[in-house]
Amino acid sequence: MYRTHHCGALSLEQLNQTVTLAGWVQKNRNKGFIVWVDLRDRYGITQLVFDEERTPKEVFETAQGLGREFVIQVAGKVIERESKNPHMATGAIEVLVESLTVLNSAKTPPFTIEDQTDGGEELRMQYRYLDIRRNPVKENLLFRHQVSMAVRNYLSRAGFIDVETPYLIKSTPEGARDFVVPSRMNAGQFYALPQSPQTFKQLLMVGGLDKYFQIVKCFRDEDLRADRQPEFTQIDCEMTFVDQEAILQQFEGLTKHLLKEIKGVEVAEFPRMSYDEAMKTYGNDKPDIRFGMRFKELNAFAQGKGFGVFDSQELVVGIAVPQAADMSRKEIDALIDWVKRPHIGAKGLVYVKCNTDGSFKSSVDKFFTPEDLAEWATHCEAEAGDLLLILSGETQATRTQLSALRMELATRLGLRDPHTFAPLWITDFPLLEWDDESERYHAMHHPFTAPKPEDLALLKTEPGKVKANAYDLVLNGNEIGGGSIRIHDQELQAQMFDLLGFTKEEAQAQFGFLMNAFQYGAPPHGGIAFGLDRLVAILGGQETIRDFIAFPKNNAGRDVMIDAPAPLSGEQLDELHLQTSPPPKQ
RNA sequence: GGUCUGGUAGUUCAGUUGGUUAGAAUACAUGCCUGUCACGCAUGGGGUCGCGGGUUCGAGUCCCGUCCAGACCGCCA
Repeated sequence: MYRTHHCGALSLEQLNQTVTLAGWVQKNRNKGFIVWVDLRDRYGITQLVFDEERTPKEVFETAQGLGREFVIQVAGKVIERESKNPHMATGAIEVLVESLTVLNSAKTPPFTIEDQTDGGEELRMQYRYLDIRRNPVKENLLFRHQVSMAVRNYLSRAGFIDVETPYLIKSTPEGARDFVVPSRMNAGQFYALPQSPQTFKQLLMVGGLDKYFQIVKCFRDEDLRADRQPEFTQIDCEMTFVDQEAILQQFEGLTKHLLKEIKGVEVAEFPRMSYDEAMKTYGNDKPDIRFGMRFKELNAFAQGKGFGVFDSQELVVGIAVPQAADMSRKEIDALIDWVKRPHIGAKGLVYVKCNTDGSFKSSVDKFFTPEDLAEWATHCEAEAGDLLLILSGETQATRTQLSALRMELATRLGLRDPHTFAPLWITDFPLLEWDDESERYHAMHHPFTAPKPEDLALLKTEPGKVKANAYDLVLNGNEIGGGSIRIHDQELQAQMFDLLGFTKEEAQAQFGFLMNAFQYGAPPHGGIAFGLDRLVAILGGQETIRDFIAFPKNNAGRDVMIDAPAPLSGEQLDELHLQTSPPPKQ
């Protein structure tokens, strides 16, 4: 038996008991006459004590030589400390060691195994197994486990069944780039890894399973971000004989359950907002509604008064920044520079200080009267002491810019409290999006999303105006889930593929299996998928999902620990029919 | 594909206007230390200043290229 207790288990209750512990050496404090060793495992730290008088000589000498991260096993008696440590769970006791076995020695780790490590990101990833020994990483993984179990329990109780779908599937032209896997047995042919189990879960509905879920890896070969990994985990769900309302109710229930179970937070009914309204009021389809600063359009008040910058523009729009009128000239100039940075792309920024004495001071005093400014302030619902910030330009671009500014200001003003949770449903997404580059419509959600029945007629005449039966769940400015009612009619599905520029033959080749299935009694169905990594990170109050993934990839999609991807041997390439021989000249 | 930031001791970083032998903290090693728990004290070892080229009497510092890392834009149905 390696141990009788964990390193977080002992207290005065076990006084004078003989115990056996095993773990890693966190710290060796050698005072000469006495040696303390902090022994660590997943559950905590227990202080071991060795001294010249009470410890056998050999054991004492071995103890003096213990280095960081040695794996040891000790047996000894639980004794009360002479000087207790109130900051430690086990701070009242220590174990007076009688026997010591070094189970494994360890090289000095390249960074300190402590909550506040001296290790940088890259080093921690390279030695991720050491990083995982640290409390913050270990606790994040435990936290993820709790969330994932809460999801499983909730959905299972609600009648959903967990079904595994294949990872080796077929590449499709829609959506993100696929990761592909060469087939050895089928020369020159490739599997693709799923971007989502979308079509399979629909086929499970055709198969009559009624309610399906899966916590499943998905793969997308696109560039990474702090909140994006090439392989990520979805909570994938689908239901039969449901309308949008039933799905929103079901998964609002799941989200409330998680907030309650995991965070102890009770949230009232989730607000809902149409896509159009979100774009108009927040410039964004995933608004963070933990704070205000809603967009107010000022065209009617600010145009036609001789200020050329505003007059010629499609949109003049502002936000009221709470209690920021005392911002210095220097700070405002810095903000102006910020919005003019290339990746924000604004030409400039107009400000109006709504002073607490009722006066106004703006960068456009030459063009507008105090009455004009007062009118703006009223329209923007600004209070005394607020700062109005106004952008103008082409509608879409200006909204995007102001949205970026709103988020930046909220961050600076500390309005994005990670312990406040503000969920929001976004509904009524457009079905299609025009893509200038390929000169065709793209599905905004995916090609299986059902149009709103009342817009069906528009499909033939003005496809761009058709709204979809699609919805996103937004939490604190992050899209944590998205789904739709699916098309279950073969004709309509064929029409969608036609709109997306597929020929009949291409549609049949790519998605024939689905359209065939629809001819054998496909029930109405719909579903949703949540990004588990992101959900866990947000519930955990953090920004980067990497901290909640045991073995994440870096910025360039590499695993720096195992050093993947890597070249294959010529032999393997041959087997996979991938050997690069120069193509024959034609 | 693009923009920005960074790369100096095992690690995290400082290094001024281009100028003597490149520093600090921490980690590591050795010794001392009668209750430590971020232990303390003393001593010591430790550097391809990412790589290549250029400017210069002289480059960690300036210029060009390149590699690596991170954030972001594009991309991500």
